[in-house]
Amino acid sequence: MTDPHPPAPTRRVSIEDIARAGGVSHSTVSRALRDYPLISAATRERLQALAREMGYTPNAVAQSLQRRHTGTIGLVVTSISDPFFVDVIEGVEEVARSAGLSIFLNSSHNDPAQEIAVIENFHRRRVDGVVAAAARSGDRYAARLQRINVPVILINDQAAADRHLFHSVAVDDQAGAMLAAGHLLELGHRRIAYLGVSNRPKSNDRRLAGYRAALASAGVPVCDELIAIAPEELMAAGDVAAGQALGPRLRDAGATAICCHNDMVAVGVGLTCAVPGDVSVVGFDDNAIARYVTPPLTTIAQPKREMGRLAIEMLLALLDGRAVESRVFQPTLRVRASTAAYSRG
Amino acid sequence: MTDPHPPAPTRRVSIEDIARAGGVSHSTVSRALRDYPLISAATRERLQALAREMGYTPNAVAQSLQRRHTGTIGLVVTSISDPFFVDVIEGVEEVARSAGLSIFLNSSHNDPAQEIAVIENFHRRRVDGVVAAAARSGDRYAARLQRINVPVILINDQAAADRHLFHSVAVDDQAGAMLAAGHLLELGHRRIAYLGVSNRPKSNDRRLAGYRAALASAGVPVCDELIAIAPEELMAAGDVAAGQALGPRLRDAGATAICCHNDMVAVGVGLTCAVPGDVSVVGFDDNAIARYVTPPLTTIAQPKREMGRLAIEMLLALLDGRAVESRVFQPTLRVRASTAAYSRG
DNA sequence: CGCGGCGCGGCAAACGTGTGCATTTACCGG
DNA sequence: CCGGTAAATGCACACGTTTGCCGCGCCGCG
Repeated sequence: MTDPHPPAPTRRVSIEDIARAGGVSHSTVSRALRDYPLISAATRERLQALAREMGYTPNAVAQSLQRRHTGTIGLVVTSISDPFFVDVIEGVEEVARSAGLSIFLNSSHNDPAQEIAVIENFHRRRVDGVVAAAARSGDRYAARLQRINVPVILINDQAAADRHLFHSVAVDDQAGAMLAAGHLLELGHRRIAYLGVSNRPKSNDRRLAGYRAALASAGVPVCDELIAIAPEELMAAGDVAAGQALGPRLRDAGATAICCHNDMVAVGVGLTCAVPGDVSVVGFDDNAIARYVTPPLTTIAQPKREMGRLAIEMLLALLDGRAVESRVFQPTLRVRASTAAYSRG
Repeated sequence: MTDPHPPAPTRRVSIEDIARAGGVSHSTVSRALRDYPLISAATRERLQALAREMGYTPNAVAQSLQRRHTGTIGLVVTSISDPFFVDVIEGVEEVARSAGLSIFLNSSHNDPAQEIAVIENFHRRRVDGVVAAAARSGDRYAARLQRINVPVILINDQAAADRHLFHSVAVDDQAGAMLAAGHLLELGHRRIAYLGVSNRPKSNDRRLAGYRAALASAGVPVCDELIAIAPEELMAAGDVAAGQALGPRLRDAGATAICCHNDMVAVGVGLTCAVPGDVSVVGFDDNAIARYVTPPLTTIAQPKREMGRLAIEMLLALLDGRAVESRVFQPTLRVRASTAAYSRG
């Protein structure tokens, strides 16, 4: 692998240059710029002024080499265009910047090869920590993450098994699904369907479990024909397509309401079914789009931005040597217009 | 500014360690790992194997210090949650990764202070180049960007004046607006309004100009009461709110169709007006949401992802010493269901 | 047998910064 | 005037790589 990029043309000004111009050693300049207490106020002022007028900008890579950390963190998501992640990213970016951390952003597209490439890259770059909102379950993945030997925060990880291995912030999927199903039960629905996805198996399982629990505790039997999980080949076309394809099928099977794994599949069923006329629909996530579709989507809201913020705050704590505890957020029901009371007929 | 992070606990394995274990000098290891031709095949194999089993991962920050570049680029957008940018970011990320570049992502929120902080940060980190999808017009901003002395690519820059100063990829705003207005004229509309924004003044001006040109060339007079630009204080609530507030006003002023500055304001008017019953609406950008609202939005599509890709490709060319030319893309009309033929009454 | 050349690998400097320790300077009290 | 101490600064090494240059063997050829 030869190197395609020639060195930058002009040399930039270093503390060495300032030292020469100021008639001192570079150590003195370093200390003066960092407000080291033992430097006399006079020379400190003088050197800082000199640095300013010479247009000095510290070289973060040299600093990173000497201090043994970089002030960077790696952020990996499955897809940047997934509306769930953009809010998370915003939260992360917000507190990262205010803490002086820079973030390397990468997406993995649920592709194992890319996932390990990303981790490898973070390792090479010597990030101080990583937050992963794309955690595949698994042995090899977890092992890689371990090897780089920095704090890791998982967001809504798909691997329950890793929960005790890494720190995490997550939403309570099961409680969320219970909220959704409970809302529909309260509206008088009895034939309530679940429409899930196959490419986020863990969250899907947990939400399905919540759905089952809600029905059970209301004494409503769950029928297998009212549970549809979009298979991999359908998922390839996207969440919306999955909803479009499977929504009508559930309706025809007699469902009067559908709990969807997320907002995008809910939008999909809205595209092919009369909502809430034929079926009531509740989504999950409360993405921006939920407010703007017609009818506005009843959904389960996760505090996405807050979760991003907390992830970084936990990372900061860990870097500071403080202990942290994983946290699971309680989602909330957001009632809009895609659900209506059951009326027979 | 004292340093909050203690050094990482365990020292990682360096080429020095491998050298010791292999009984050679660290230079030999370095050359062996980089497939330097003058190293004998035997020792090269041996050392590479050794490195592998010792779990060696090259330290990119040390490499960056020595080679005079970092293999990183800075990407700055106004807001990560703006759907326009997420596609751009995806395009950028896609080719950056395949070229082995890592990206620092930052958002500026249209805040001058944050903008310069971001540029400053890129400078400190010694990025090899920056792509800015948040270019404020302006003297001071351009100057800062110049000072860091690396290639800069602007995406849809808001500062026409900078076009010759930096390289850029942009969409032809005026042509896009002409497409939009032309489409409405063809549908028989005559009282066509323009609904713009004040916080992206340049693109707004260019789109407004396109709108005017289309009407003029069709011999339709433009009425001032059919041109509304959402003021700053309204913009603070977001594009959708601006559309919600101003859409009804334009309708009441007699507009039968509205050219919107972008999709989100179009969505806003859809929320408060009967579309396309009372007014036909065309958006701009073709964000994902345009396909899912009711009715699906007729809009002007920009090749966002492609623009992101091209920006990085131009950067790569520049870093390679090749010359590049700025490029302006032609947008295309995407007809969906928010526009209908004019019918009197 | 000697010498030149070549293949292989080591030495050392460099990238820019931080920092422990030694050294200088200044000051002060006796 | 001298010794001592504290304040201010310089020296030198370290962080982990890359790379120009040199040296050492070995081999072949005259």
